[in-house]
Amino acid sequence: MTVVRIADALAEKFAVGSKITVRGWVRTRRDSKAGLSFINVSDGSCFSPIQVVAASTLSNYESEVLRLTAGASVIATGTLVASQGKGQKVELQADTVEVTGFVDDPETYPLQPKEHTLEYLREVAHLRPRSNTFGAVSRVRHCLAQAVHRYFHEQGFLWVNTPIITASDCEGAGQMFRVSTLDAVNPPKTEAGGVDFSKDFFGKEAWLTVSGQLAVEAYCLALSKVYTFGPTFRAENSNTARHLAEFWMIEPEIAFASLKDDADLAEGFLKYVLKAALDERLDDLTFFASRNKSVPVLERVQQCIEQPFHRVDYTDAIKILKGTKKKFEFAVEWGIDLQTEHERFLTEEHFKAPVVVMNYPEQIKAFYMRMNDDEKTVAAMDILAPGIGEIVGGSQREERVEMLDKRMAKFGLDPKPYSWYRDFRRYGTVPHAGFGLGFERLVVYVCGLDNIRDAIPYPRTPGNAAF
RNA sequence: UCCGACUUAGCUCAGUCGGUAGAGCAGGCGGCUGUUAACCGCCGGGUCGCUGGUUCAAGUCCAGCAGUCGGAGCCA
Repeated sequence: MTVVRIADALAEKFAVGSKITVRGWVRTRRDSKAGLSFINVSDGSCFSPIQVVAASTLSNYESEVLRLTAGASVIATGTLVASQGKGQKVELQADTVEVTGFVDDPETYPLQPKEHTLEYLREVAHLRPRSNTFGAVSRVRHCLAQAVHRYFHEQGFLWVNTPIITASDCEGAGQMFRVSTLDAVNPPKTEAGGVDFSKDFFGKEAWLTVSGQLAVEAYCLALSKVYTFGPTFRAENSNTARHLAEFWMIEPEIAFASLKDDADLAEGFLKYVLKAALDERLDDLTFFASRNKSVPVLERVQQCIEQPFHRVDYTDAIKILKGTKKKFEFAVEWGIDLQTEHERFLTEEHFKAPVVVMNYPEQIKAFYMRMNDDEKTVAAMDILAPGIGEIVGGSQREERVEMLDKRMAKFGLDPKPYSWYRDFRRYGTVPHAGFGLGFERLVVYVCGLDNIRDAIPYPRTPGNAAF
């Protein structure tokens, strides 16, 4: 007896007539007085459940099969046969249906065979992977993650695991989560009366990382093409559909590279992983398309793969925004940071597609971004996507030590903790660039979700770390 | 954190002018059918988010609190 994935059984990787065993969880059961029951069983390997046909002649038919409800676990063995009914090509004519686990109190089983709201499913995050939606999200997420690693590997990148705990408080903007083993109620004090962090685990203050970029630059400037892909933490009190306190970020960094190389990399990368999702998870994407009528999920992904991304200089984007009749809440002037309403106009109304905005005013971007020759803009780029806004943020890094010093002074940064970062510019500096991509935002985009909390198994947000 | 909306059965929701609670789905029982989130009938199921106030009377009006959602800021 061969135990098979339901995906393989439905894809007819086994000939009709084969004896197979499937194992999974009951979605629905329908009884027929013709002397049989239809049990839809899912094992998560694909979107569709398999239809198990259980005849009333089974020894446990009355005692067990008729008691099966949504959520029960079963092992069914039988013959893969062509279906007599409509709706599926093949089904499993069961010789045995072994019940592994019934559902305790079926009336209160949280997942019923009906459409639940995503808000409700968040309250049962431990069971929501059994829902159609979250099963599909999980498969697409996995497919994208695999494609990320595959793309970089094929392009000759090395995956670098930068630290999750960091003692460097210079990782950039963003509130950080403290990592400490000190007694929070009665911490050791210094003579001045402050907390004595020299007695803490690392002998100094430590936090969870908000970005692996500065650390990965070191590896870039030795190994040429590198990337990080790991958890990232922001203690910002952000309560939106686009923010998580714990999320996964992808940060490639390339040596001997310009901003254009960076944008090319980001575009090629996005197209590759989107194509993987379309090729490998069409069943799930089709479901998302039918589920969310307001977003053309399939067309959007296809368009993204096939068409070159629009590229526009920040200065020209400002001209576009100033030239439209549309009224904005925030006035448009050269020098402002683009507001959500501006980004939405560019992606959703003007270009109706992802757009790369490049060369931002230096005062609104981070200190490490490379100063352009105009001395007014830096070599930064954001990729904005319809429906989610900023999906990629990147830049060419400032590789000239004098210019870096100037920028740090301008930002009022103490050069001391950055001395190691400065070393890269002293010892064989090269132009280099990179970007950051929020993995969950990518999942949101591909699946046409509305809320980033549905793009990660157990979302962490202000006031919520359940499960 | 700011602005707004919402919170009623296991789930999705209705509830009129303030007069002590309803439907569909799910569950149980029965019927029917190679069924497709099947269908038909019957039955069980409620601390109306919490606290306080107004009133003869509050799911309904008022206040505070909590949670959720939408928008904004911050960002990926």
